[in-house]
Amino acid sequence: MNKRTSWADLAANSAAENTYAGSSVNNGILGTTSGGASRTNTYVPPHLRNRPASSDPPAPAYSGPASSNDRSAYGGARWGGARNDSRSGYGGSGGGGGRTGGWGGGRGGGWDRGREQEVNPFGDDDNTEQAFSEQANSGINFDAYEDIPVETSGDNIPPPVNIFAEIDLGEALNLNIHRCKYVKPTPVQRHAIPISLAGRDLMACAQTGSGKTAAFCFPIINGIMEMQAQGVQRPSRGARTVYPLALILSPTRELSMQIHEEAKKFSYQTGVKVVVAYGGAPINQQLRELERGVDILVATPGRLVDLLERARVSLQMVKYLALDEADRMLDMGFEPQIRKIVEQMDMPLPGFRQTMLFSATFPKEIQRLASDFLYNYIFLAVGRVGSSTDLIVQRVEFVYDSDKRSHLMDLLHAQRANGVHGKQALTLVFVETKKGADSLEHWLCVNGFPATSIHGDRSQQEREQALRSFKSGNTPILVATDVAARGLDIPHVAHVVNFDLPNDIDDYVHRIGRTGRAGKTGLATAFFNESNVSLARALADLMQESNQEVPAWLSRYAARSSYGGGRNRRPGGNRFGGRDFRRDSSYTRGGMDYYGGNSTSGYGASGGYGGGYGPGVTSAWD
DNA sequence: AAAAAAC
Repeated sequence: MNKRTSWADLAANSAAENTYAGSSVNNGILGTTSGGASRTNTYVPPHLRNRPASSDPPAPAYSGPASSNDRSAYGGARWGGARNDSRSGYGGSGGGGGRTGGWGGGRGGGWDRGREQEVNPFGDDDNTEQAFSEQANSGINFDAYEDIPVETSGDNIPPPVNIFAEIDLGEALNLNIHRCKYVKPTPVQRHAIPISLAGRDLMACAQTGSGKTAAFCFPIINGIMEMQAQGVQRPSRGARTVYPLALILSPTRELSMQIHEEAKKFSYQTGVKVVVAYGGAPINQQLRELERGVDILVATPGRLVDLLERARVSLQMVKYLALDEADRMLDMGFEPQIRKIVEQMDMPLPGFRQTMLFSATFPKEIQRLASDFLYNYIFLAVGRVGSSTDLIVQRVEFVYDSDKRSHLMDLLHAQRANGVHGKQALTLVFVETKKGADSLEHWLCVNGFPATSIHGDRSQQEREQALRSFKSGNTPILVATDVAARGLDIPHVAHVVNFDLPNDIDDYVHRIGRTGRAGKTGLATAFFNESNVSLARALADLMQESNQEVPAWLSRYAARSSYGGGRNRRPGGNRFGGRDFRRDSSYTRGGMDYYGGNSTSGYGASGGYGGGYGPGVTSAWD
């Protein structure tokens, strides 16, 4: 099938789909002004939908850092001093001077030379049609994503698109999208990409496995291509310092590697250079890669701080900042490092860069912290509570600690009997501690189960080897700590076992999200005992909302447990993956009204469960 | 209390 045909088909499909788009985004439930003037009740033919309301020319090209980059009527104030915001501290810094300094003519440094050597990340030089046919990227079950609720809030929200062709991402990027077999944007992509292209900051809450990486990569790559077409030039002082235009941070090394791999595919032959930097690996090779030129830097925080302190990287030219798993990046362990990178180095201030935060979960107190990094942002929540849980069958079994191993063995035996394609289905087993991971792995191997493990005490080489071996099916059982809980896209994980349950329901959501990816189904089994009572209620609520069978004994634990102080709460009634904390009645923002003043049906401050909870409610699921 | 993240 050639591109023309498939896009034509998509256009036809999307016309039908538009009913859904209109109702979910624009109905009164949300109580938000979405979509601006074009979102009215009047019928608009499909080919005219989602256009800027005015008669402005469509999607002007990048016009330089000192001028407006608005793709439509929906952009806010942009980089380079266009903002008319009155907060202090924004005097002339961060590009307010416009076309002075480093923004002359000429090309970005160094990459043209290396460009000829660019490795084809599709692993198939001549036949792009066949590339990826066996990969997880193909065959996304989009039907599973239909009818997903979407909540947007914020000021002047760009309308979603229905097909990639509706957005001008450029020929090279479109070709890569085609090569990746992405035929139709996922819900988060439909909404997030127009928001990003309009230059807006974004806080996005979307299901695990729903295509978040592409959602922030496409606009970044597109934006950098336009900057390069305009002849962006980086400072030349400090010969060994490099100046990335985009920074993507993630909480684990393997996730950074994965994002790097994805971003390389998306940016193939676009002239946009992606480099990854993370700890546990020799820094010299990473330094050499950086010296060959970098537009998008993907990194874990520790290694990046190291590079910044060595002055090998400067963030002065960063125009795009993306935090993947943003709630994790801002939790207690990470927040100081992230603040240092974002606020205490030479990164442009909010409003002078574009900031995008993505996660499947977004507790409210984390949203509050995150808002420091954002300028007049749009909040986007896509999908049901509990991520892709309609696609994941969740089971909870009462298992004493002393019985866990034999119980796991029973599960694995049963699965082996069901083995598909002669190979054992991939099973990911989460445990609480690194020692626990080692000993369970050893025990499984001794008992004839091909297992490996991944956790923070293993060398980076061992970690990467373990992941490869698991993915390939060589060792179809992977025992893991929470290092593997978030973001990792491992195709064909049929079963996630919570051998030890986490203490936080959000961690549970991320863990089970390792299966049921890309619209496929999956199974998640949890071993529950007295040491997990604090999770009982949140777990029961989550399961109930995702139409799972809740064992009566679990409901009894749930009824008994009180919600005093923990953050494991998440009342029912909210079909969305999260809520904008700015809509809380407790949160007042000094007179700014982001929401058009109307908040309706079911999303009022009192909520369905309002009375049942004490002060200090913290989860975005509220 | 544990996990992750630099050397």
